[in-house]
Amino acid sequence: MDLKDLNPMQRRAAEQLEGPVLILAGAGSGKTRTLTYRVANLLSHGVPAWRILALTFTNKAAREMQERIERLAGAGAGDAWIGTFHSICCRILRRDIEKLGYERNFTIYDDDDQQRVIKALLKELDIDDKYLPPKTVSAAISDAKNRLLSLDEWLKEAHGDYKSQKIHDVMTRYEQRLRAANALDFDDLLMKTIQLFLDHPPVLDYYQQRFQYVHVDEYQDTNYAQYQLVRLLTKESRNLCVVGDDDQSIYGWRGADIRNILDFEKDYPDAFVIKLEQNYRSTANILDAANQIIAHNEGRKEKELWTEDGEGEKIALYAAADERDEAAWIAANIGRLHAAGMGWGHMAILYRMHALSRVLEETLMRAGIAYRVYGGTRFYDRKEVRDILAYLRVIENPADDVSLSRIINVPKRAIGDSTVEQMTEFAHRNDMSLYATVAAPPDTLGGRAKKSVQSFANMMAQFLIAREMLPLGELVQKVIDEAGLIAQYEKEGEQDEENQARIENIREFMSAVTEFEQKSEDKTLFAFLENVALVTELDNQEDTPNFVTLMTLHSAKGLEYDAVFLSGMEEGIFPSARATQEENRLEEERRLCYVGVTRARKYLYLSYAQRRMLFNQMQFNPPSCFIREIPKRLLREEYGAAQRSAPGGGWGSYGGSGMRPQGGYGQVRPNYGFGDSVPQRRGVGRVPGGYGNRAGAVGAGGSRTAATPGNPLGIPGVQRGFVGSQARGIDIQLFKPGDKVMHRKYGKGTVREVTGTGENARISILFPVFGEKVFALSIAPIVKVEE
DNA sequence: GTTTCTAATATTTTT
DNA sequence: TATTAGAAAC
Repeated sequence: MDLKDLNPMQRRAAEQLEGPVLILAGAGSGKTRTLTYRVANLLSHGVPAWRILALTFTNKAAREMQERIERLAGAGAGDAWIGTFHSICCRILRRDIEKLGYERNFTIYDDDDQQRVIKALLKELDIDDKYLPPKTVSAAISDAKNRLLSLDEWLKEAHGDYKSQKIHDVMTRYEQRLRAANALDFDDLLMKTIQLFLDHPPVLDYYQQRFQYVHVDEYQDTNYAQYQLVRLLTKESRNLCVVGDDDQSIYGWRGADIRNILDFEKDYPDAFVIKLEQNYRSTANILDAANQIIAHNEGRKEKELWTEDGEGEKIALYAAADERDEAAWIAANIGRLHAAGMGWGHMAILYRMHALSRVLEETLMRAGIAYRVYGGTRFYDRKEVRDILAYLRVIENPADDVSLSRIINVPKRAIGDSTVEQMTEFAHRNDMSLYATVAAPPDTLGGRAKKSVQSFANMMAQFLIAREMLPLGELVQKVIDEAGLIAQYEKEGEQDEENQARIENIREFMSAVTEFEQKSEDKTLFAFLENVALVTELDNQEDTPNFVTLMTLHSAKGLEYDAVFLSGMEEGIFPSARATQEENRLEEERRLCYVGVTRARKYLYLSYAQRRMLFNQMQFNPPSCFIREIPKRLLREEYGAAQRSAPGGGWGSYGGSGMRPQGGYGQVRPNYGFGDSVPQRRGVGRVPGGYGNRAGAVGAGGSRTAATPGNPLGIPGVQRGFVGSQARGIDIQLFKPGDKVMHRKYGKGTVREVTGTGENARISILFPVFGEKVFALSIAPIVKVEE
């Protein structure tokens, strides 16, 4: 194996094939590269690919590793098991889960399903969900499973007070329900695998023998269960190579235990430890800042990133008057970078929480900047998509009560809540599944209800038969047609934008099925459902999209951009209000900041708002403590027009007609050259129906065809794209005569003139076909388009 | 049984 | 601000 492309440290790590190895890989130090070469090196030393296991946290990381290994070592590497903890466990369980008393076609319950079960149980047990929120229960369930505690052990640890006792009651029933439904939650995938190993030594023995070389990526994020799983697998071979960075441990609140990586050398005294500190991503200034910030944490493995590259630009810092000013500053800089030749796809805006994205979106949209928001509601989380999925899950596993009760009256077929409740109760009393009850409804049901239930049961029975006969795609099509999943939305109204979007989403789902059928080796319904459960949108993110990316700091881990904007750098937001209480939490926030800073290759922009409207409350937060932790010499402070003596040239032209910050006291904000400005107004002219996901992944009507930013084609993964914002009739739009715009109904047109201010602002637009039309600027469904 | 309205409530979320 | 769950009205 030729390792000359690696630096000395990387090479050393890739050469150490035997025994426990800890690679402490700082951000941007070529971690994946090193791991990839190591695996390729194993292969070149004659280790068969099927003896190699690599565990990651994201599908993206897994796929990337797989591809890179195959590129280095050829297609033979395909026999290695490279996947997420969850998917590998799923694979192991699918083979042997019958030994634990489950059937092989088990269903995977996601967080939403889990919540549903818990809510139902709280109701049954007559527990007030204000006294005991479902989230508390699911957190407890997760906690117990992550720590491999039995429910009784968990209760003991929780001091056994009254509330814990109640939680314990719910947990116990929850476990019974899932078992009866032949379902596993995410944490079960890990826990049951370990249980399988412990209860059935021959199974463990098989995998121990098989996987002679085990790798774990992002080791700092492992929880106790994952730690044990790895320990069990490598007990005999002791060939365990873990890669991670304690400074990037940001999932402690989810059970990740940073001690796993900190104590690796205690667990394996003979471990070979190597640090990768040379950074290939960022400029020296950015690294300097990152190093200084993270140095404030205690109890970490000393590391200092360095680079051979130059200092680069200073880090820009902007004290915005409010969140709109902040967004405008960001948009202006994005515009300037783009004008200087940087592609949209090389820039990202990061924030601590999704709630901060709204203002950014509005501003970007008005500025004509193509953007995309990652995270939040995913494609497969949309109601209409989940409905189809629920059908499919019942077809695969009729014992799945949660899914069945979801669809029993979707589309509406006159099986009301009381009927469902009656049958559910009957099912529980007789220890049978809801499906069985539906198939043979009890006589206590009224005649009308019974009839509806029977015809539903007949339809489902048909589907179960079809499952055996039809290929996946045809089966799904049959379900959509015969259950009337599209028809229900067509009936409700053709021109209703929301219904249109839902229909489009269902079609989109169909094409996802088709794509799966074409690409996947295993074309079974089970495999498809597993894929849906374990693969997220973030995994499908394009490498170089033509959009500015907006996402939370958490989702940014592992990614890099030429220019990164860290917004909302305020105490109480970042670090979050809760984190400032405890020192431990603050350290994790600091690591999150470190992660954010080290995403940037060339340019880093920090901003905070002195006044911020959040959750309908005005906040006045001091700048984030993390800003103070960056040496002044690395910063270049920028000021808004109000603070500035002379306007800067170039991209921004200042003045305008005086946009006023919200709340409207005297300060004049710069108009960053998005055309003529109009006094700002809020909360007026909203298109009924709300905002955001309602528009779904796909824009409706004319906006779809517009060559506009956002998500015109409805690609999954876009939570709140362009269309949603547009449909809302935003507060203020900046247009000037000559601008090309797109109207939702009339299509493309040219702005004639803009008159009036505030609510009276009118815009006159000339349309090629419809002629000149005048709209109230505040509510007109128009957006600016580029020629 | 279904639709519509009101009121509470809101970190982060690899699977 | 916007969503969403649950109650009240249809």
